[in-house]
Amino acid sequence: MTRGKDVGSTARGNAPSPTDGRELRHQGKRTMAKLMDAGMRVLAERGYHAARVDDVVRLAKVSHGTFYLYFSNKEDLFGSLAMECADEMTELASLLAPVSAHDDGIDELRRWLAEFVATYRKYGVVIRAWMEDQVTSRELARLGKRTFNAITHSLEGRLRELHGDDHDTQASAAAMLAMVERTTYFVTSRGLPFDDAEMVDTLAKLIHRGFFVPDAA
Amino acid sequence: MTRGKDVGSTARGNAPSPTDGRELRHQGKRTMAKLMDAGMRVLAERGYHAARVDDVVRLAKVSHGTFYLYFSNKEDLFGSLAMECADEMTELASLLAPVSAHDDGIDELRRWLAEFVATYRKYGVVIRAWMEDQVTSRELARLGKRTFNAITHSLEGRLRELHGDDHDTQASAAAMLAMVERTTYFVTSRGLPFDDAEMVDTLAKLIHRGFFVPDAA
Amino acid sequence: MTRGKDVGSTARGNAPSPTDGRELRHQGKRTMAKLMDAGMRVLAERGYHAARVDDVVRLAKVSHGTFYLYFSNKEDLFGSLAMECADEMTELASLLAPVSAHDDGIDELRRWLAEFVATYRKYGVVIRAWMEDQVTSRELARLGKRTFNAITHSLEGRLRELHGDDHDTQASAAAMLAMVERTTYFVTSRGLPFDDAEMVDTLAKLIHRGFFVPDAA
Amino acid sequence: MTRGKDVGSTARGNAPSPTDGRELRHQGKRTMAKLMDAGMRVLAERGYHAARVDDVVRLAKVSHGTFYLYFSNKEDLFGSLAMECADEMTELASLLAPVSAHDDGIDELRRWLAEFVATYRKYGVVIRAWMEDQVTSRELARLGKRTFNAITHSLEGRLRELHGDDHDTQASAAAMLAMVERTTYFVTSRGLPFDDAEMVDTLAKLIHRGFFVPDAA
DNA sequence: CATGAATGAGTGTTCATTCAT
DNA sequence: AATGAATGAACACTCATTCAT
Repeated sequence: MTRGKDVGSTARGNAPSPTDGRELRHQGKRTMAKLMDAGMRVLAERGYHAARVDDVVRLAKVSHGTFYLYFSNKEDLFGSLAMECADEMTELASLLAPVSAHDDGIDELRRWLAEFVATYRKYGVVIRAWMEDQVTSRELARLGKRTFNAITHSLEGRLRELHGDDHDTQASAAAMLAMVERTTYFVTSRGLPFDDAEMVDTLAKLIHRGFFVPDAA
Repeated sequence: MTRGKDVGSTARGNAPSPTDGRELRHQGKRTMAKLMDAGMRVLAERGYHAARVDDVVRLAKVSHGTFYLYFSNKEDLFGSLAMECADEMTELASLLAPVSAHDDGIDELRRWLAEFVATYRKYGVVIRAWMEDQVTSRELARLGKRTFNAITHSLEGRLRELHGDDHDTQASAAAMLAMVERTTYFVTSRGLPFDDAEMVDTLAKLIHRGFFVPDAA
Repeated sequence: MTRGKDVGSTARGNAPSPTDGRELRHQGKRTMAKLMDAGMRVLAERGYHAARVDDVVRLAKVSHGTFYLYFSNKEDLFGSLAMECADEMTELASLLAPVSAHDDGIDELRRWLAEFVATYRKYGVVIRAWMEDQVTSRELARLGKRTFNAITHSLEGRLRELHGDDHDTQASAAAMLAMVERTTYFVTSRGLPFDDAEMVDTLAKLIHRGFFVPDAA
Repeated sequence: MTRGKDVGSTARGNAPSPTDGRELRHQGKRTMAKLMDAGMRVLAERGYHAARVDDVVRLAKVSHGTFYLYFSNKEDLFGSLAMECADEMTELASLLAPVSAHDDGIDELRRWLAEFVATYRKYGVVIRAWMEDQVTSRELARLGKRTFNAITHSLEGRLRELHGDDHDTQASAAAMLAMVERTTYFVTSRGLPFDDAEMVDTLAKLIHRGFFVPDAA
């Protein structure tokens, strides 16, 4: 994925982005990337609301003024990060193959969850900001909703392949995503004593049994 | 539960609370209660970080000065709320009876989840602040961790009754709580098209099958 | 005239004024007056656009924070000054008695012009800001327009008493006001070598002859 | 008039102009002209204080760097515009022929006023900046004063031809100019419902009767 | 001759907290 | 016990000007 904002001022608040109408040269792109990296790090360290422009520019080693050469405001930066994230997450949604009720279904889940965790390690802060409704901007919230819908739909599809419509697939998918996201969050952010593999394995099994095995009846 | 801070300055930051060591008269208690109610409401409306002391005092119809007569600072107020919450949550933890692998296990889960949702409706903001690591204060975070451990331990106990130690009960309990909390959050906070009963029912079934039914194998 | 904002947030931009819903005590009123005085002085010294909140608070010897306890922003302060000014100016408009074509018409003009100059000495900066379209706020500009219309209408009335509608009374009134305002501005602000009396006298005569004497024809 | 700065750093602040002492080639002159045109337009649209270098360079389609290749700073640009304006205005001053007390005096006034209005349409912003003391630079203010003196002297001369020194010709001339300038400003800048011809006609008559007709006595 | 990039001092505004009455 | 008033550090954002290429 190319880093950078390839869209206009949509989905990032109303102030047009300073870079909207102009081409960036080498150095410009580098600075922009530095700022986005710094933004991600600051977001991770201090959280969405406590993130200060000052922290970002200090980390990126550019001046205050420079920041506003690339982003119209704080929200614009976070919006750009969110759009990167949305792209990867949406692609992730499409990567879940059908999950069989047999044990190889667990393998597929394991594979996908591993991808999810990797993405989460990269964009966790953004995902959290969405999951936790910390985003105030209309556009940004909308983008988050769209992104999550993509994943939920994908999960629903897999559920429906097995159960048809007799289960409440929508609620199940939501609950499944909730569990996956939070657990990932706990394991990646807090010092929970599981490693990624362990967590992925446990989750895969739980999900498989809870959601993808037909009722014993 | 008696409203009010019955403990010293532990678990609420370092500044001693203005009310530590003095008895409150009738009016004092009333004012304190007004402030805590207002605090809860503001927390719910604006979220942890956006909550302003100004909002609280305006809602409670007291002056800024009065606020600091009862709480040493903003965090102290939230700490007090957190302690109320911790009490109820800890009690909640003890309320989960053994969950059988048969269908009446679902009933017990349903009952307990209904309690959980009720508590969440009341203290959701505080619980979220814990779950989402919005709490900066050491003490407050510790309190949250203790509270969640209480619940997790309770869940682990029920799991162990069924599976012994062959499953990863700790990870399972964490995942279960994660799922329950987030789903409740989504349903109570966002406009998800499920009512409480529906959600509780779906969750109860999912949890039962996923966590409390022994492997078919 | 009582100093202070006796109206709601109309005519001063959209942010509601911090004092809108509360009664000010003695000290509060004093501070507000200090701020308005300082505002006037800063406006006079530096002009509308160059006026800094910092200058105002330094002159008023209050902190930055205090400023925003009384005015929602810079514009709000200037808006308050403008409303004071608008009141006095509108009253001034009503004070011009009929101007006869004989020499005693000059006396009436002289009297009124003296009042005008006095008001100008007090509110010149505000009046200038209006005359010179320095005001960006919709509401403030509207207020200015209304105020000037009051004066122009008054002048038109006097003209029409003499000439009926055969002259272009509207344009004449506008030209007359233009002349009076600018001349007053030059004399009060720059070091022109006329004193008030001299200027008033000359203006009265010029206006009388130019506008209030019927065509010799 | 040749566009360009034909003088040294006098009258434009102290920083020497980047183009002082070097000859401009064809392209250089073109860029400079583009900048001055843009400067004029920006000045007209946003006013003296709100005029941003950024607006100018964007309109002129050159880079920020280029701007400082031709002007030592913002003020230097405006200074250059002011000097163009001063030239035209000074010439305008010399164009007022004697004004007779008879009706053909009105014709001469009408002619001259039409010229004035034309000049104002072109350089109004600069003239306003002078009239309204928006100019902070010593030199620029001095230039304005000189320019206005030229016109005032011309007017005084015409007045003295008729009245000798018995009237206060100096104050009269100042008042006359004040009236003319402001009225022109109002008509050209605001949406007053007069066209140029109408205004010129009214002004000519007013001025003639007010200033150039001897006392009826 | 021209440009895109970078700078940093300056400015308006917010808000938790303290103070005098 | 309560209040209105005051504070000042912190923060987002602007813009004239300089610099490296």
